[in-house]
This record gives sequence, C-alpha cells and structure tokens, in this order.
Amino acid sequence: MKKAVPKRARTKQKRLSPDDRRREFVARATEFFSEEGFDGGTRDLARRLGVTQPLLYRYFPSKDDLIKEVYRTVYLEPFDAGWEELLTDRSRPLRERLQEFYQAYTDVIFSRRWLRIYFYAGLKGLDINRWYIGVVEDKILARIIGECRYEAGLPEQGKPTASELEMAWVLQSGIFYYGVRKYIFESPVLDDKKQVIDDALDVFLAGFKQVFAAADYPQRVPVKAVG
Amino acid sequence: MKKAVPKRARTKQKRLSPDDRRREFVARATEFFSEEGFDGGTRDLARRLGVTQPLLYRYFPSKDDLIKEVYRTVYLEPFDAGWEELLTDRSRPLRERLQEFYQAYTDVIFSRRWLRIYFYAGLKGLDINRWYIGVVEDKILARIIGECRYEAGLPEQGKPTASELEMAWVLQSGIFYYGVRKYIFESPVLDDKKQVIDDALDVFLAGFKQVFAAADYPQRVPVKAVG
DNA sequence: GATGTTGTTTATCGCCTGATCACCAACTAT
DNA sequence: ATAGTTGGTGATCAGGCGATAAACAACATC
Repeated sequence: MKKAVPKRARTKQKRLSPDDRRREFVARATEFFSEEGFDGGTRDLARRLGVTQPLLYRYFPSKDDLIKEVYRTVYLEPFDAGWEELLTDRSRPLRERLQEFYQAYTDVIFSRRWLRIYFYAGLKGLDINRWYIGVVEDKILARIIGECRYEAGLPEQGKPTASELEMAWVLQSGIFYYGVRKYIFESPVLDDKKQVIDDALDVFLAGFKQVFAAADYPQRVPVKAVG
Repeated sequence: MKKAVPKRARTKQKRLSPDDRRREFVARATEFFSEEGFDGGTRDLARRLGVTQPLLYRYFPSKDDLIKEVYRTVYLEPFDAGWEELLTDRSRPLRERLQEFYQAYTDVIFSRRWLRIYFYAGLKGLDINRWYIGVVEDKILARIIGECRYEAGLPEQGKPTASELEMAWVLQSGIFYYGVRKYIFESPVLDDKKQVIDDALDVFLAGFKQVFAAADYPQRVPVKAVG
C-alpha cells in the first residue's frame, strides 16, 4: 500500500561503525530481555531499538544467536582478575579483604539486569550457568577457604573439601540472595548493603573459626561430589 | 476430514469426580509449567495430560486462571503450621529445633518442581513472591531471631531489627541456595543435605552468639526498611 | 429404551511470532 | 555523474498461539 517514503528527520543520528552498532544492539537487547525474558518478541525489541524488525536479521542470523551474544556479555563482564589477588593478599587482615571483595563483586552483579538474565538463563538449563558456578567455586570460594584455613592455623592441603566449599557457599549465597530479594523480587530489604555484608562476614568468620577449631579433619568428605 | 471416530481402547481409565479430575489437571500442569515455564503452550500441556487442548477450557476459563491455581497449590502447600511451634519450643535445644525445622522445610521446597515455579513466578514480578517472602520473615526468621536472642540472654524486645532479619536471611538463603544449585542449575553439590544444614547452623549459631555479645544494641537500625 | 447432562473431540478463527525477500536509501570510490 | 557497497524498510510467509463453536460420546435417571 504505502510507498517507501524517505523517513527523513532522524538522520541527525550519525552513523556508528558496524561493530559499534552491533555492540549497541546487543547492549540494549540485554536490557530488553532482562525485562521481558527471552520469550520477548523481536518486534518489541526492534521498536525499543528504534528500528524495524527485519533489520535485526541483518546483524544476527537468528534470535538465538543474538541471545547467545547477550549471555556472553553478561557472564564475561563481571570477572575482575584482580579479585583473586585481593583475596589472597596476606599483608592485609582477612576480614578487610573479604569486605572489599564482596563490596566490589556485588557492585557488579547486584542489578536488575544482571540478576534477571542470570536466572532466565539458569531456568533454560544452559551450561553457561554451571560454568559460572564452577568459576565462582574455583576463583572465589576455594580462595576464601584457603585463607580461612590459614587464619585458623590449619594445614593448607591443596583443595578444599566438599563440605568446606558448601560452607563457603552458604556465605556466598547468603549475600547473593540479598540482591535477589532486592532486585528480582523487589521485596523490602535493609537498604544498607555494607552492613549486610559486614554482618554476614562477622557471623561467618566467627562461626567458621569455631567450627574448624573443633573439626575432626581427616574424616571430612573429599572434594568429589555428585549432581 | 476425519470423522469423529470413537477413540475406544483407553476407556479402561475409570472416571474421576469432576473436582478430582480438575485437581489432577492442576497437579500435572504444575509439573508441565515447572519444566517449560509459563510460556509453555496449552497444546503441549494437553498432550501431556492425554487429552485435547480445548478440553482445558472446559475446566479453566483461561490459561491465566489455570496458572493462578498452579501458584496457589505451590505456594500454599509447603507451610506447616507446626513449624512455628517447633521453632519456639524451648524445652529442646535450639540447635536441635533448627536442625529439625530446616530438614523438614527443605524436604518440602527442595524439588525441581517447586523451585522452578518459584523463580518463574518471581521473574514475572508477581505479588505472590513478595507475600511469600513476608511470610518467611514473620513465621520463620523472626522466630529464629527471637530464640537466638533468648539463647544469648538478650532482652526479647518485640520485633527483630532489620539488620537482625538480614542476618537470619543470610542463613536462610545460604541453605535455600543449596537447593537452587542442585535442582535448578543442576550443578554438582555435596550430596549430603543434612551435613550442609548442620554446618550452616553451626557456623551461624557460633557466629551469631559472638556478634551479638559484642553488639551495641540500642543503636541498631529499627525494623522499617525500604524497597 | 428414551431423555437430559456432562465429558470430550474436530474444526476453525484471529492474532502474533521468527524469518525471508525484494526493494529503496545513503554513503564511498572511481 | 556513476557504479558499488552497505544500512534500512515494507510486505509477506508459514507456523504456532489462546480461544471458541458445534458436534459427538458416555454416562445417569426415569
């Protein structure tokens, strides 16, 4: 019906390089999918981007490919290589290191965008979540356990036991879920992240020390676990 | 094309009462939606039930109404009135009560079905999750705090402070997320729920006691919090 | 055994979805 | 100016969706 009439009037917007434009699409698609879930329509997405729907297919072969790129940016973005060093820097008190780490880490992942994408992906059963959990165990929790052992004067046998890891997970999840309650469920929470983290660390460090002082070490379950 | 030919051969299945049949539909729909998410199609659902799709609309006015019933069964199912009494029964050691409670509670909610529905609903932003979180705070966490205070010889002023609640949340979430890792992400975990709970409780109780012994009570933030 | 009621199916409607194609518009190089 | 390449659009397709209507099957009652 309508003829293709030049849509002059928004040519003000200067052209970006192809790569930049693509990146912009991915970034805004991330925002979009974090709200609508991955079942959000390509038409709605295109409208949000201010373009028409078929154009998406010039930049991404399929919706699924676009989604994969969204995952990549979300999951790779957060990890700061400096964190491992921070956690293991024994010239500083452990509590201080943990405080600083969890402040920084939660600054990155405590956002509606990140947390929602994380759970949407998780519910889809994608490997990427399992991979991420593995990274958290290796790069964060294992180090924390190592430092706690050191602090408690215990032998630093190579890898942490499975039950030690689970204890570190309780700390990690306890803090993590504060963000979930706040940004996903939008439930009322104590609006002082720092205090929540500090209290969690106080409880954990005091409790961990005491539990491990009494621990019957050699008998603990070795690290291999089952799904 | 095809004429309505009698589909004899499975009339063995005796007729249930309308209410029972309805309940059966809801139960199996719960299972279905927990796997596929609430965007799962009514045709697939009907196939799973062994009936045709329009039949669903004889039992439920719309897909949304069916989903609402799914929520209701999932969210109301778990709460056992006895738990409040269990938690506050001071004739037994606190640690023992907490152990028993968390064993029982996680027996109910640690299932792929329950956890997935919980997060699908949460991501949709439904009030029901906020309501559930409120119930957990009132019926569980507030009691736990009260008992911990008692145990520590502290005054049992009516309601817990917001920061005390957050500490209890760290324990609750720490245990909860063990189930999330296992049943949603299907990540390898220590396959001994009892030990995970026991360790979490040991760390919490020891840590809590110590933190509260040193607490500057009157200065703590009062209970009202912000979203 | 005819009658009314309830359970179930076939066929279909209108809408929305991801994807494709042919075409136009804009910038670049010659 | 002209040809070529890239950015973007309108129209459209096949398939899936939730929902509805009309007909048929099975049972209960008299």
